[in-house]
Amino acid sequence: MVVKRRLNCGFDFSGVPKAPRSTRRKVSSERDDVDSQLTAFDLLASLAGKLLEESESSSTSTYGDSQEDHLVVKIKQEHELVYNDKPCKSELSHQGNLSSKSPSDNTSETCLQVSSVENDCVLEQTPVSDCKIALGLKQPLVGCGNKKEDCAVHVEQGEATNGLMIPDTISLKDSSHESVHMPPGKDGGVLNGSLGGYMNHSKLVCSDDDDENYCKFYKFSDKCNKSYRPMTRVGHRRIKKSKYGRAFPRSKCFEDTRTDGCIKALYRKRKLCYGYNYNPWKHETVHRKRRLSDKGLVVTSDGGLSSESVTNSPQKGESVKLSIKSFRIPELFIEVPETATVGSLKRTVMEAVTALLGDGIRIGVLVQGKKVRDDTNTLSQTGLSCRENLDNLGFTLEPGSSENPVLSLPTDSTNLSERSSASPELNSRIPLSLLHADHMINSGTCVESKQELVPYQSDITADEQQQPSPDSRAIVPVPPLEPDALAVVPLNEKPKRTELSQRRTRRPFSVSEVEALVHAVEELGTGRWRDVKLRSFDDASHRTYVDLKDKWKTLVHTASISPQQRRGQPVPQELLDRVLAAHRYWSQHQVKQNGKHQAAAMMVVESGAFM
DNA sequence: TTTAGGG
DNA sequence: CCCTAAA
Repeated sequence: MVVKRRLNCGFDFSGVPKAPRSTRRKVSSERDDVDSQLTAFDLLASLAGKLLEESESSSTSTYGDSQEDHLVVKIKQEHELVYNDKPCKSELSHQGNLSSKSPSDNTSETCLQVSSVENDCVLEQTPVSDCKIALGLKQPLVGCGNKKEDCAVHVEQGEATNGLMIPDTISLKDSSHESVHMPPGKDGGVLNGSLGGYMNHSKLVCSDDDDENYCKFYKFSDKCNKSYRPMTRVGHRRIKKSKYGRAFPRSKCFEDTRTDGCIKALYRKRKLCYGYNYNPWKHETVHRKRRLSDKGLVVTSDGGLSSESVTNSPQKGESVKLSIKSFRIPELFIEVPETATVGSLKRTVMEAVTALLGDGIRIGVLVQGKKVRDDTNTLSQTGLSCRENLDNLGFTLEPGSSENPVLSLPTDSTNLSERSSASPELNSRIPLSLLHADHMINSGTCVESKQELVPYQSDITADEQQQPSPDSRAIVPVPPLEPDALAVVPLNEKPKRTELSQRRTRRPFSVSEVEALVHAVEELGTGRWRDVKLRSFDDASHRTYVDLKDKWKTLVHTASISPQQRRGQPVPQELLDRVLAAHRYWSQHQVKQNGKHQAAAMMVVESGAFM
């Protein structure tokens, strides 16, 4: 599964003179994200090679254990790609027992079970600008009583809209076997309830007729994919990459994706599928076998697995059959005031999902509930084989960035005024809670009592915190970037998504980020933003080096003005002092750029300002 | 792509 | 944050 890395992302810089980068070293922190992601997807694709009849690794049980102490509304999405001739929505709407079952495996965490059924996709003709990620919430909130455990929400794809829905669940198997994905110990539960009606339907990824395209869907492009945006290459054409480092795939990105067949390969018009493969009467399913390039792996998309498919499996070793019932999205957190309406909650959920998808996603693999980080191991080494119990296998959708999107929902004026006296403008754009993000995070009780908002720390974050930067030479310990509590995706009552070029969501730097930035600049200077990025913000895909540079600029400015003139979340004076000191220092030492760390060290000695 | 600055 | 010239 070696994937070539392409560093220029298709952009030809051959004619562009390279600026001397003598001082730039290949920082070890330039992790193998790319390969990791690639292999992750390759893995996914590979695993999907065949159908597994009993891989009902209940995602809930698989993942629901490690995060019990945490909070909020976790959204678990279970999108099933179903090519069904029945109106999915109506069926879903009859699933009334969601709430009673869903908590079975998540007794200690709030879980919004989100299921969606994709039954139609018309992407090819969708104007880029309208290529929205539309996840329409059609399902009523069920059983959301005092117990948050009883919260269940259904998310379906909006009807025939141009909804570009990235499936967090790619069911590649035929689910004709009822054993599929039932929460353990339950005879139905959410899964049953929400999907049971489809059990007899084949769920598949309707692939493009072109084998190439199909496979490509599973590939991430390389370096330009710091944000883990799934991109593909079609033929020999390379996708034009969006601005490097830009965390948010913008419409542009979708355009790229779309036009290059990435999504298109996955979402086909139902008509097309039906026309050639689907037999509603027999409930037959489309059989699609796809070779994974030269891997020889076969991806079969449904239960109509033919023996042929099996025999086409790789020469050496056994193939692994599995179905991916659902992807778990552990990073979505919803905060809504008690007075929020169900409708607003739905919108919030939609925003959260949209934000996640828009931020680029990557796949996480869980075995035994534990995240598998080593992408180089083979499946068998990881303990996955056709003979092994794949119940332990799970997948997660992770945001491209390391942050945890937190959604707050300003619902009505009453509630707003009750929580803050923020300006109307702010209210209309930025969730109020943003102003109290720190507070809420730190005061679980306060939140807890309110039942909705419970700080959540994903396992991802936990992992990261366990791995402090080894090369950190912080004079002052730099705390690992905490989940950006302030990163809130504004919820607009009327999302203006129609604009071709949407401005990136504003993400105020948290104090910890500022701290990290300051520290990095103290050591690296003000002219090496790329290194700063790599060093301290490599995991924050939404922070580009330009962002860091800009932030530094504003920091310097902020530090230069009187405290009274400052606005926004206050930055500790101590940090501002360091900003000024570092700025002063590096302004004088621009010349000897090569000083690198030496300079930093000297700087401390000379000025004594950075202690 | 990265840096540097203006908008 | 965006946009761009220049490197």
